Amino acid sequence: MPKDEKLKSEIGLGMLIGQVHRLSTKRFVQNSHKFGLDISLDQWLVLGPIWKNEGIAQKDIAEYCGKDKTSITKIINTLEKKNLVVRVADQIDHRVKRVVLSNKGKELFLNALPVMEETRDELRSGISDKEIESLITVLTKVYRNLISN
Amino acid sequence: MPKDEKLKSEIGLGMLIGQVHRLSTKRFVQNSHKFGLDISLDQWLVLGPIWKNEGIAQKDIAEYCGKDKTSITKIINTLEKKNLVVRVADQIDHRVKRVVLSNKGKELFLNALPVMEETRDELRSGISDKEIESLITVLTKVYRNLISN
DNA sequence: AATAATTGGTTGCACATGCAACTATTCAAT
DNA sequence: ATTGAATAGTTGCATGTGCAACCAATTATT
Repeated sequence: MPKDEKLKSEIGLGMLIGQVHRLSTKRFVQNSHKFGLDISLDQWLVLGPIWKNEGIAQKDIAEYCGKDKTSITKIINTLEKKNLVVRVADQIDHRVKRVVLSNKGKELFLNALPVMEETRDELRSGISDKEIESLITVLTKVYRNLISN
Repeated sequence: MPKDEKLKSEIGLGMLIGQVHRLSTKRFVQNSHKFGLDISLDQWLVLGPIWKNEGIAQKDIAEYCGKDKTSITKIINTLEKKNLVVRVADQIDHRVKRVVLSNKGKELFLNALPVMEETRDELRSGISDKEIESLITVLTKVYRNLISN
């Protein structure tokens, strides 16, 4: 394969992943507005583990979301500004901060479920389950290649 | 499929794409450092169309890269700060700015090709061409679902 | 017990992105 | 020709990300 071809195809995959990522986060936000909500995909993603695990430590949220701890710090800052979550210092280990949902946060999380579903359906429209499955399979392999630092 | 299952699998695909995207851009930067270079994936992506089309207008770069024009403005700002490109006002249409590579920019672009190749190889390690092909096929379908605004 | 290493979290800096509002220029329509 | 779109680019604001440096608290070492 000539260098130029290789270059083009590579830009192809890299750019494709970038596009899909950016467009999906964008679409999620648009859909949230359609439902009268105002929440970003990443904010919703961070709410998830807090919903499932009341009082989870930030470090565990980071691991769950596969994000850097600094990202988590900042996202939780904005969630706190929006009064969706509260930070509570752990009484035993004074380093860790436990995060809990406010009532507003719980409400928003539930209201955002349809947003997620709609976005999901739009993404997968006209694509068979088998194809999605193979997509996830291969993408997971790529992912594994990348986490092994 | 119970709501909880659907939720989990959806987070799965969305998060997977996000992870792969972030990890690949990260890996590209790390590899560029290994080669003694200092360039981000997006900066390199923007250099591409300028390389192929000397004096391309910013709007065409945006289209080529699938990025917003504001993003292009800002990336070109940093490329200009690094003395990799120069903006030249079009003599006929005074709205458009044409971007050209400096010698330093050309040099960097060529030197970054091995970085791209290495990153590509790491990404695809242990994955067959057939799988990559199917990945691209399905991802392209998702992409098409998303651009149709 | 005192020192050293580790861990959880925050902060500052640089970069990337979308959106809305804005300037300046060109093009269209009457 | 003048007024009214449309176009190219920039700027400001909010959000998200990585990295390095940092603080404070906790463990390990000796």
